[in-house]
Amino acid sequence: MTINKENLWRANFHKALGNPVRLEIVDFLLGGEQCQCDIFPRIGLAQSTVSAYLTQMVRAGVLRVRKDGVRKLYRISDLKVQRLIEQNRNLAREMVDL
Amino acid sequence: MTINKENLWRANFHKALGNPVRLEIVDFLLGGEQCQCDIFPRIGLAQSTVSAYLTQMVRAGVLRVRKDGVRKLYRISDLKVQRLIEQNRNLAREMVDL
DNA sequence: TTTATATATCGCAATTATTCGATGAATTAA
DNA sequence: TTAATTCATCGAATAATTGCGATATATAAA
Repeated sequence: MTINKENLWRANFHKALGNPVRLEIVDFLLGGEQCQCDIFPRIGLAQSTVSAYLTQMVRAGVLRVRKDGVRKLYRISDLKVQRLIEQNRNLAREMVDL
Repeated sequence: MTINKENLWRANFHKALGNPVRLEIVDFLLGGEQCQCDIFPRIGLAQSTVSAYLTQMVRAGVLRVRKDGVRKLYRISDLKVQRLIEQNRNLAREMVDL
């Protein structure tokens, strides 16, 4: 069983997006950079939970952080990631019959 | 917390790809349609495990099956899915060892 | 019909994910 | 300095995932 470093990265990336709450966060960030303090009330889960999710997505390469005083601003890490997210979203729109 | 049907589909799709063994299977299928009997020895996990993984990926819209006698032939469900898989793989190539 | 092959499903144990509240640390405001 | 804000981390409870072997089912071959 060839479990190389690349496939671990890929799996981890998909795992980070494999949760509806984290997708909600990601969708919010498609609208632009936001601080954790604005993200977690919007999401409606505990601050500790959202904090851990954001950290996970940063480690997975989905998001990027920068500090701004006490706050931490999160955004989609880059354009390729954004495109991948949007393609998946479009796929879902096609597949789900409303 | 707005957990709509679309985001559940998206999460499920990513979840299906969020595992290095399942990515191994998917990579094998990028080379063309294969039956389960050829997939599971290549992967090196139990037949029951691979069977469940394949079913999961079909339900998630990643794969497609068709019957051929006793066998079941699996392939990547469509071109959009294939492109998404390849983009993620290219991303990993860039990100790993940098 | 009996046997062999291909796949599905069940129950189980081990690991990982989800989510919380409590608390800690850092920074800014009063 | 004290108080308030923002974020991280810990421990705990519950749920989900991972992977196996055993077994069931369906089809094909003998």
